[in-house]
Amino acid sequence: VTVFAEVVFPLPIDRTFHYRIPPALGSRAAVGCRVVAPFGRRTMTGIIASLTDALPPGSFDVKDIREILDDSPSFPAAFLAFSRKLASRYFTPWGEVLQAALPPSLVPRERKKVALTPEGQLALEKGRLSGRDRELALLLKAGVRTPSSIAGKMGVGDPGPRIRKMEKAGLVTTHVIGRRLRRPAAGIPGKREKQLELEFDRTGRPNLAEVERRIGAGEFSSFYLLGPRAAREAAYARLVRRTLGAGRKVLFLTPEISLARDWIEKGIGGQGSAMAILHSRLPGKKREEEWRKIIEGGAEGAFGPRSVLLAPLTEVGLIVVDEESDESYDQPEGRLYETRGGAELRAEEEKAVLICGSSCPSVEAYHKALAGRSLVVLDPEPRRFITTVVDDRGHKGVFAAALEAKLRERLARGDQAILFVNRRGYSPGIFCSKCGHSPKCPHCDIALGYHKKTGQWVCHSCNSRLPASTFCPECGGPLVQKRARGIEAMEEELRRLFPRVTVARFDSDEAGREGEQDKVIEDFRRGRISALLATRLLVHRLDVPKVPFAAILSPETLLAMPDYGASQKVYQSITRMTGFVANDPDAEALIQTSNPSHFSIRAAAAGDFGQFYGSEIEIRRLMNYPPFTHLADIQLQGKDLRALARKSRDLAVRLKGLGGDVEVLGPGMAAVTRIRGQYRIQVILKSENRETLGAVLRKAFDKFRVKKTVRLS
DNA sequence: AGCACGCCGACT
DNA sequence: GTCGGCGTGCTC
Repeated sequence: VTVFAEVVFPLPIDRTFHYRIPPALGSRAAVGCRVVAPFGRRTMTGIIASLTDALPPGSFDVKDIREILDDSPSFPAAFLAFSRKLASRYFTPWGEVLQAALPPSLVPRERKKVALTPEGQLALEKGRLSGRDRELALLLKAGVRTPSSIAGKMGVGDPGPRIRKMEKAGLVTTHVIGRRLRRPAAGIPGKREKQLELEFDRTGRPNLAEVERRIGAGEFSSFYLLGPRAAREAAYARLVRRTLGAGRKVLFLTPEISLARDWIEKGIGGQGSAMAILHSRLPGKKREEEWRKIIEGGAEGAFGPRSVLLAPLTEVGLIVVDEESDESYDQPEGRLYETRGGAELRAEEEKAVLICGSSCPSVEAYHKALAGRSLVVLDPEPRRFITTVVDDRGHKGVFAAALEAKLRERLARGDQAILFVNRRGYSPGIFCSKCGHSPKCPHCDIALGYHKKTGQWVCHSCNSRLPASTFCPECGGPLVQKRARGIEAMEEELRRLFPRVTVARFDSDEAGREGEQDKVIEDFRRGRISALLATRLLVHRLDVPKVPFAAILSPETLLAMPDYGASQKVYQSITRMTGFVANDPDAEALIQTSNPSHFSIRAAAAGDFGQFYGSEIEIRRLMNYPPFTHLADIQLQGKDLRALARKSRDLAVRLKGLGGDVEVLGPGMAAVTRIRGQYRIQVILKSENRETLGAVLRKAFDKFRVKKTVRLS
């Protein structure tokens, strides 16, 4: 008899807890259901991880589950197993992964509210309160508040003790507001009985046929589809139909939501198929609706950005990661997992086929595909436009002479042009001519950029803004602009050089909201704009017309980053940007750079991935970088630098003590010391063996409580 | 993550 | 002498 449930909570605790299931609830208890249970002095929503008839060893007071919120599980069994492994691989608590997988409305959290009692009010009026107590009473007189908002207003870390003290004295009351969202079973998930007409293209390449054969085989396999978007479209359509035909479902990941919509509109799922779109920025109601469609079996596939990896789909037969090399799949600090690795893990767990696709693969993935003989080359499109590289060293102006000449010629002809710039604002910063000080962001360790149009200093890390001043905030001396090379400066120069030409900007400052962005693109498409200045914000737009001329300015700036993958980023970004040029011999892409001989720029100019890969993989081999070795990049974060430094030293000592053939580098300050008020310290591990790395990390992180992000490569 | 317990400096 | 700051440990 199962009388106990193992429950996992959405908390940064890496363990589960056991509860008794009261007989009245017994019939509804199932693995994957949400439950409400007492936890410490709180009441929390958790998930049933397993049902047992015995308790784990050790003595503790078993408590009863209060309520079961689901009539059918919110998580399929296979998904639970997958999410547990995902959490373990990325050293992240399982409960947090599960929480990320649910629409927030389904994880009710009790919210404490603190209010002033009549007695408290009286005490305040009679002047019987002083100091902090009085401060809190005054705050509450204005209205009911949550403890965290009190903490913020009063500038105290934890107002808890004071609240409890005053509650005991009868001056304030607290009450808990909790929503209980029941989710009744939605009838029987209904077997799909759709007759699919499978139309297979018999002229398809044998390789793709091989991939098709693996679908529905019920075992894991993985392939890389290399080819232009149009060729991938045809391939995906075949593979998706084949999957649905085999009675299984599809997870389809794209770098951006608009690309997911585009694939669905293109009919990737076949006629009349039911595809859900899921992403975390969907408005609550809509997100819940799409999620329900998936859990209740009404969707044959889930499309969307990285978070779709956590869609509660069952019977997954195919997982597609399109634009595999896109950085939206990366794991910046704070993210729970890295998407490609997570997709591979899920495919393994679900015994599904994993397809990565792009026209410009990451070095790691390409290397792996070659080694695993899983590369499928789709019809490449020969490049017909010209590419020129222009050296701008020693040139004082914004545009090199050759670029200016080309622009003049093109614009005179009535051609449209796109100019890609990778710096926001006007100039990258200001400094004081007297004391040399450069104003920094109050929350980040980053110099503020100058934005001329709004007259502001803007932090390009956290986007906070300060009114620009012409005098040094430190010594009052006059401030001097650094070399103006931002997109605003480009715009200014363009308007100066070509006063009759219509110019528009497409960046997060000028075209902030999505509606405005659409309008700019629409104007460009209708020819109302001749020259479009754009940041990388443009690269995922599919609705931009191909142009006869595009310029890519200073793509080499990325090479200055302390990142072994910098060359690859340069190659990829240039390749993406040249993708906006019409593929005909009359069209041209021009790269203006101060590093014209760098292999990534040369290869990108030639449109030759093989050439780039050959050089890059050789460097990786020589330098012993991934994929020839494995790295674990551990980022620790905290508000208090001293405490953080102590903990990072402690971690490094632990890691070194664990031995194995693991090299420990650091701790050291991260490239950007502070972001949004959080200091960042880095420890890097290097090992030939990924399993060793994992084992060492697991041991070192045991009972080590710090906010951290672990990236494995 | 909360919440409680326990230990040291500055105030009534 | 207490109040109140935060380090440490626990939550079935």
